[in-house]
Amino acid sequence: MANSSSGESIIRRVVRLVGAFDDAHRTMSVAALARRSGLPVTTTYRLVDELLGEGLLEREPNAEVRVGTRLWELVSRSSRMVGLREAALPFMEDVQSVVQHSTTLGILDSDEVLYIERIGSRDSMVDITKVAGRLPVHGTSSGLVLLAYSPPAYQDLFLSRSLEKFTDATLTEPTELRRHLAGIRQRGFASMPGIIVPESSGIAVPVFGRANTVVAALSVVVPRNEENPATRVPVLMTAARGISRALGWRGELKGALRQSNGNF
Amino acid sequence: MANSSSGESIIRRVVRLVGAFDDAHRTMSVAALARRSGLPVTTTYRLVDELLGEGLLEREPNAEVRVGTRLWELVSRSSRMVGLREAALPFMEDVQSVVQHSTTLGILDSDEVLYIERIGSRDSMVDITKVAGRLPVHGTSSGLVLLAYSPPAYQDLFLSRSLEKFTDATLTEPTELRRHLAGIRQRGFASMPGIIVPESSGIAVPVFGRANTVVAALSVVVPRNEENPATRVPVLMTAARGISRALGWRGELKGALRQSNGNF
DNA sequence: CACAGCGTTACCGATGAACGGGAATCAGAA
DNA sequence: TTCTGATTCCCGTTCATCGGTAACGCTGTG
Repeated sequence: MANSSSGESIIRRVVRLVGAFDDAHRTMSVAALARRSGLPVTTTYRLVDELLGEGLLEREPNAEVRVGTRLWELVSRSSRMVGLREAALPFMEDVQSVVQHSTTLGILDSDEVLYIERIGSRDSMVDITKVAGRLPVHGTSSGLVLLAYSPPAYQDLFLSRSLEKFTDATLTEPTELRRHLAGIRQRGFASMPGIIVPESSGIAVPVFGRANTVVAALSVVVPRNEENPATRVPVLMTAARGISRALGWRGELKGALRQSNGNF
Repeated sequence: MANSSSGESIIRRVVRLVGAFDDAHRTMSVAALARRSGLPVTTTYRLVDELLGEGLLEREPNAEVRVGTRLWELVSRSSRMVGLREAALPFMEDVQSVVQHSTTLGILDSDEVLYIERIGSRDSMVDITKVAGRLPVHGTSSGLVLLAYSPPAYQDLFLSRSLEKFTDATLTEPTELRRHLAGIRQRGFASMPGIIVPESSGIAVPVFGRANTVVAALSVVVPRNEENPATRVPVLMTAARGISRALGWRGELKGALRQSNGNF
């Protein structure tokens, strides 16, 4: 693909370029961009020029570049995330005003939990989630909820892999995990203390979409030493039902509702 | 640019493709995408394949395509918008809980107001703004606030163009507009009834960034027949100050603070 | 002042990926 | 079955892409 000696298509290179920006590197010089993306300098300049022309990148007053407004606009006009975010936000604010720690909304994407919204104290010590950040499925209560309501075939596939043990409390044994997943489906929530960092504890519940499938997980993170985490569950449950209804959910038609990843 | 007979670069074509999606067309068949984007069918299939490979587009169960998760993720990790949005949201919720109609946050982008956040009733009759939607500067109170605090050179340039008259109340005369802009700077807010649609009235105040420049406008839209719109101003003002402070604003150092579009 | 280091712009020849028309295949509707 | 539309496959042409090299401009330093 493409005339490149490295054999990469333009599109992949553009992804490399945009991907070189992150929270800690929101702007940089073109040369720095070339280094971070690993592309030849000349090539980087040529591509950046084009991207600037389209507004996908923008030039700062100090000549550095950053991700452009137009790119944000393109995505925000059509992405699947947007509807979910908009439906969820008011309810998340409600939860946040009661729980006070940190409230997140996550979906399942390529075997990880992708957090699409988070509110709470900016640098909460007990919460390592970020918007657009990813965490492993078996290391988060959100992930376990999403997994619990996934199609059995997907669960089998996932559990067949070897899983990293983050803390003493992390579950990695397939059979043990299966038992937990069953428990989550039965109770309707997951409460997992210290499975990724010892100090924090997550409680998560499922959010349903139009097709009665699970499309996201709503979760709060609290310090592990909190008296009784389960007292948080009712708040989360009602909020999750509110979000589900805003997404077009018609109430549980009874019966186990599996699979996620569908439309909503 | 690219081997195309139409003489367009790949990047531009990708923008055309992604831009073909909007709120009303979140998914479509590849052939439909080719029609909407105006690209040759074969070319569209080839590009879509590549984009699918990168995760920038995704395939629906019914074989249609939509904007992909990965694209959202790339943008949300680095865009300038994100910080602004996160800082503003809590305060916007506060305003919304009091004013009840519809609260928006807009920035100035290529001679238009780009709304980067909006909360309120989903299909409010009196408000035509959408997230990632655009409206003309002189047709919105947000736009006039942003213009009022822009560098004089930019104001001159803007006012030298001929402006569309949307309603009887729309201001299009340069001198008249200048007088209004001065009034906005003096009072610290804009209240413009029916300048884009007759039924609604907007009230907007500036949001300041770290460099003491105006980076956004916070606004509420209310029905025009409301008794006294100016009673909304204090609520907006305090919220805007809160947002500004969250952005690193250090309080007004006195004196007129002009120009926007800087970092924040 | 000369020098070094870095970011940026300009030039250019070879090459092979991109291009897109056309035809075949497939799926669903009439 | 036939028709309509979406999708995939094929293939020869061609020109945009690629990236090395070199020059330019700026800043700080010995």
